Amino acid sequence: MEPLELLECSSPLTREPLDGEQAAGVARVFKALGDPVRLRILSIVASHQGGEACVCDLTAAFDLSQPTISHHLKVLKEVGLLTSERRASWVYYRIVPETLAELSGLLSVPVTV
Amino acid sequence: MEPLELLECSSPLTREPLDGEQAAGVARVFKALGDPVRLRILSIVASHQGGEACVCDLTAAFDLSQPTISHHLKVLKEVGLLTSERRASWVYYRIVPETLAELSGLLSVPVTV
DNA sequence: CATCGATATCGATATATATTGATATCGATA
DNA sequence: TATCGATATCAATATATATCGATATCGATG
Repeated sequence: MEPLELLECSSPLTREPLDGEQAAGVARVFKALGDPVRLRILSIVASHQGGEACVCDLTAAFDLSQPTISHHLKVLKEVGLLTSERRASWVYYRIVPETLAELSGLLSVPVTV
Repeated sequence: MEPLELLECSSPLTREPLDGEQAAGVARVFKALGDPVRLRILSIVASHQGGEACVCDLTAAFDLSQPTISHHLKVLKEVGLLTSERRASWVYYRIVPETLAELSGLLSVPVTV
């Protein structure tokens, strides 16, 4: 299943009903955001210096096992919220601002109809 | 558990790490958005004439049982994404634009740091 | 090439959730 | 008040998911 691309031409949620396919694509991303650990991972990565954080930074920030953090990173990457790059022994994660921006736009409320 | 209020003073996700409590509050709302049926319900309600729709409008729009729609409406209401009002035999649902706006703001990406 | 540290994958489990049929509630009305 | 239509709640079930220990992979380094 592709990362995203489903939001490309999405209009704000309030303009017209989403069809089933659009809704399924968007829901995947929101579902990924619907976990407190993943939200914290995103905010840690985004606010980390250089806009990136390695897995070791993240495992250190939680009282959770390394496989659990790895699982959440995979979920966030699969829906297009994070990208990763390996450098030497470490893997660095970055947010994908376009995905956040698309979701933000989808939720933005028109000045009232 | 209260509807929301947890997002009141949230800064964009990218500014500083969310603490556990903030993340839990926000995650509840995103989790509610993480289902295609609920996203479609929201978009139908929001784009319906007058900005509201009754349950009968919604059950008619899905190939799902009435209890299932009622369940999803309850979830959306519990996290502060919908409000309801009973008029005669019908219950009308409306979106809570403030909640959408708060989420939108949380996901909005600064012009790059 | 053997080893070590960092990260990902696997298998198992406990919990959460989406869905439904049956039933309760609630307002309107005869 | 008996009944009817609209909606909510309940109980049960099937599926999904968060978590972890064990293990595999992968790059660096001796």
